[in-house]
Amino acid sequence: MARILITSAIPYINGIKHLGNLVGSQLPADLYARYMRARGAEVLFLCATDEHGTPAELAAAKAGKPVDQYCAEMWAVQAELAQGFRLSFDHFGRSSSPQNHRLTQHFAGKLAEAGLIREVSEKQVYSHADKRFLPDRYIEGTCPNCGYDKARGDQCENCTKQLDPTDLINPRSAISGSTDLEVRETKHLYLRQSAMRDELSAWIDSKADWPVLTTSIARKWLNDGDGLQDRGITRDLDWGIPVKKGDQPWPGMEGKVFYVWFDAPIEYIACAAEWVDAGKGADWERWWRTDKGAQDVRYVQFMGKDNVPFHTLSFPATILGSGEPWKLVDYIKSFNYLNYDGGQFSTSQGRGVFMDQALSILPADYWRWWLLSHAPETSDSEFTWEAFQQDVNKDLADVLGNFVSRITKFCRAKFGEAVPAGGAYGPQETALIADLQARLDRYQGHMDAIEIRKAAAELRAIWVAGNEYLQAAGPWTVFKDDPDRAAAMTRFALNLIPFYAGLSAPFIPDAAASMAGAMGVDVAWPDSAEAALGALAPGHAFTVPEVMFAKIDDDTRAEWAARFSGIRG
RNA sequence: GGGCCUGUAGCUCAAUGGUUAGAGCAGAGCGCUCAUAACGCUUUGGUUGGGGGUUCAAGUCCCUCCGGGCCUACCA
Repeated sequence: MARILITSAIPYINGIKHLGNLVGSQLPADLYARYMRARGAEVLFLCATDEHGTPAELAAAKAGKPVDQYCAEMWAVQAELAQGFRLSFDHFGRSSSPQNHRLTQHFAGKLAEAGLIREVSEKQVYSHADKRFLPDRYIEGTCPNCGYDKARGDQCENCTKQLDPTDLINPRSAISGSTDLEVRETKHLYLRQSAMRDELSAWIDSKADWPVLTTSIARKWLNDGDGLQDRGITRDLDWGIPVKKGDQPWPGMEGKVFYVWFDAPIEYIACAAEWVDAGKGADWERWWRTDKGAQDVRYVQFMGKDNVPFHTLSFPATILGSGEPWKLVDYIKSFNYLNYDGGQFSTSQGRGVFMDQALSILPADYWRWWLLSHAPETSDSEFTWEAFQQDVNKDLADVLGNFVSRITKFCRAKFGEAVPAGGAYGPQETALIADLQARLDRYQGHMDAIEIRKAAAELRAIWVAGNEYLQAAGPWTVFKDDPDRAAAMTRFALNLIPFYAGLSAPFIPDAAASMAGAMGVDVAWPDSAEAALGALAPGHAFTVPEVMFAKIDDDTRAEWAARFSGIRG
């Protein structure tokens, strides 16, 4: 049995994620996990919150809470929303877990043993008022180049020139506004990625089947300028994983923590340990250690394009550099951005629709279907309320929902609420079975390849085929002269419902469950179109389901568009 | 500035260098009456951003110009 390890980029703890975040990692990862499970693979699907770093500390301060409490609360919020969207994680962990502390410190120790860590003494801006070192972008001042007075320490947004914080005129803390700043000497650990450039480059070159988006970003970092640069993996912060060399102290690094991008991907591994410690699994190393059973695991990661450098270079450098037999990623599925009504979704500006808001107005299936069928796979894509309304009304209500409705109600009216006996499948049914088998093969091919939009289009075509059949067969007419033949047609069409439920479940799990439930069967992936479409025995009872997808009317759409047009308060 | 991605029908997107560039939606017409005024069939719609080049053959490869986007290493 195939074994698939799936991770979604771990969402940052700072606030509720918007639909762009969702469609860029967690949702497609869930689609794939559900599909692979349905196909009989053994799947471990992991996600977690990414809790460290300056923004988490600031968000906690803003909320007036200790950072650990803030993170715990936000984890609970995100976990509930993940549940609301039916994200089927085997475990939803936390990068602040003790398991991740231990493992991150372990990796650092191994990298030090391998000579891949060097200490760097550097100058950084310290804010007395904020009592913290400030990352470059948390320093504001006047741009020496263009005079813009809100230039950041890393770059001026006005003239786009790259800056060093010390270039700024009248620098101030972006957090407090304080100008009581000081340049201090501080010591940090750097991961010697440059020493691993050739190894990483060869590894990337071996991934000919990866999306262009993924490999081109990696190559850029490998080859640009002087090539792959060493990367600082520690920070002067309070909240984070204390710098240790394995379980030993790291002299000179007291009071410092690991950089969030060092410990966050390690959480993918630690999360598996959390999964076991939570009593959900027995052995996590068989998923992660190629010397302990993971040699036949296929590991697939999902992420937005901004995450690619860390997953193609930094994290692999950590794994390879450790010298230990950890599982490396086999396939990276990366996504572009989903835009919102002519601009970007923005967490910091509160622009767009956020996960909690989305669930407050419509069930998860609406969002899952629309977002996945418009996943930004090849370029940025755009959410508009008009398109959303039009697409979900047509696809879910008219094509799928109405199909289920029309055939179950027809059967109830003519034969009662049980699969009718009588008659036999003829050429029409045989032809459709062959057509559906071909479509099923294509659908599976797209899902195997994680071609999400193509898979969605094929699934939709499979739904349409049911309506085409009913129109061509016309059991309501045939019934008048040949009730047995009409019974066979009806039986055939009823059999399409469990077939659709199985195939649709990765996209719209709740609707799939209600379809299967109405037909009195479990959601199951079909072995073949022929077997599936003869599965319901004559006499098998069913119920006419409630309206599966209510339509979004124009007034409601307009109201939502207005409600979500501004900035979230 | 540099790098990468992208530009195809009104909209959203397809198309291993190989017939006449295809789907869905929207629009138009017809049909059906089982159904959530749903469904089905037919159909309108293209100088593939502009220009040049390579090739027997270019949406696809090369050059150039124009537009959009992302990244550019201390936000994550």
